[in-house]
Amino acid sequence: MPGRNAKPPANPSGQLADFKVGVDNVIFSVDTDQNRVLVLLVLRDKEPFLDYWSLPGTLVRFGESLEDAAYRILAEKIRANNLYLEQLYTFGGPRRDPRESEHSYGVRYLSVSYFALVRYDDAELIADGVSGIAWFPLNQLPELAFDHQNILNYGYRRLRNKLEYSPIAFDVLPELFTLNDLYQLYTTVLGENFSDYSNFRSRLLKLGFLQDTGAKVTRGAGRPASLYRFDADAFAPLKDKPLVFI
Amino acid sequence: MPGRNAKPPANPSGQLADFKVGVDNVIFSVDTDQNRVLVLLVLRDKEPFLDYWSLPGTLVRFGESLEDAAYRILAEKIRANNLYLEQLYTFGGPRRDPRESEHSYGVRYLSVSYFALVRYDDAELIADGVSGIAWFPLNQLPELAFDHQNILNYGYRRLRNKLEYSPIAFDVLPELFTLNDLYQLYTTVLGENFSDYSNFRSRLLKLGFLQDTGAKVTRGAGRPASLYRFDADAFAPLKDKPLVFI
DNA sequence: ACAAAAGTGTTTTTTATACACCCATGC
DNA sequence: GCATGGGTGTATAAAAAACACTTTTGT
Repeated sequence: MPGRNAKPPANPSGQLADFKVGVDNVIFSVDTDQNRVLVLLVLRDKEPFLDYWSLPGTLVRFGESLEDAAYRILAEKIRANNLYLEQLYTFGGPRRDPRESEHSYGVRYLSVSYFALVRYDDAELIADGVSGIAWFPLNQLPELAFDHQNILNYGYRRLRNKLEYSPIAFDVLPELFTLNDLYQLYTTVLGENFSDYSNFRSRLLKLGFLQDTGAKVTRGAGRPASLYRFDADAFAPLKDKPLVFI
Repeated sequence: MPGRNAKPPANPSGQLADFKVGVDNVIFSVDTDQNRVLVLLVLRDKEPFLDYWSLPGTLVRFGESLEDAAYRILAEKIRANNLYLEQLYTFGGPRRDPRESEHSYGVRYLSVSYFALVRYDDAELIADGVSGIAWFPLNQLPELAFDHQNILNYGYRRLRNKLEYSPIAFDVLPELFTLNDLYQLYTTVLGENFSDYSNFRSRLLKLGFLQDTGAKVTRGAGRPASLYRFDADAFAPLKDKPLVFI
């Protein structure tokens, strides 16, 4: 991403750029039943890129923080109680948005992107009847508006990294879950070969922040599984350690 | 950093915020002789925060990318041939800058921060005679303007993380360096107890991207040390692997 | 009884950590 | 010759990876 050599300024005269600041959300969910990662897209109902799918975004309002704006669009598109959200990256180069050229003053559209993960079956899409909104599997994406494919790729990398070394999975799992639920989530995102179930199990349990509730669930055939709970207090001391979940 | 629950929008009326976009650089260097990490600060010569030290920053110009702007301030303050630079985080909440309240229209100052690491003895500060500029050791920081202490803390965390799992050290070491030069750099940033020298050595050498040039240097007493070179080609295949340098 | 899912344990390989010791130079 | 920094090796502990096997359910 970062370049290595300083370039001469593009505009030695020093005229300042005029900015519109928006946030764009890369909202993921994981459908473990069908083994796929989904991203939330909305259909644009105006120019530019009319009728293209895009990341849900909004311009930032007066008095509103960037994170608040990110939560606001999220809440406009989806009802979700269980989610994780963090800032992703800021895309702000010239010529990101075709509207720039229309204005003689050369307005720039800067996008502060946010990364979110929501629980799939808890997330209820808010269809307002007018604009389209849908989950897309990552391997069946349409052509996206603006540079949103870039942003999405960046977000997907973040998703996989985060899963490996931080406990975001527990933000989108139900309060009580089986170790297999957890394993499925990891498998769906990271692929089959990241670790075998038995080793995954013992590694996670040894870390000591998964609390066996004693309760069991049985799902179809097979031995009933124990329900676990994420113990935030037990996790706290491990917070800043380089944890490995994989 | 990220919060967990959606808040109601601060401004339901939907009036858009008006933004000025700047970049602020957290520029680090490592003085291995005196065992300290330094950050580059400039003395403000105008309000607000007149005579406070601050991170070197600038507003983004017409036609200029964010990264170009970051390189531009860097180049204005310092002559450095060997450096690493990447985007850090975007700070854009309301009330970051006291100037906001002066304007009835409520201009917002958004800061896209960049993180840079430069080679200490290659970096020549550009004193223009007017404004102050200096390296400060991290444990002797003055009170900083705006929220720059926040940004700095965030950057310092990034510095330590990057050092652990990516090869940025080689961007600021000389072309030829001894393994002890490398070790000193790591020790200065990460503290004494991160690994003992002998283990650090063998781990790094086993990774296979350090090329022994055969040449030796002798510095005062003691056995002459081999000079190594970072072999970018040999490193390439390891790029996306979860490397451990510590 | 047997397939399916959950859970335990064992073996092997790899990596991390601690530390003892040899090597080559300046003074 | 001895202090100083450079460099190698070994012994032990801990983690990761592979995989065989037992348990408990539904059908």
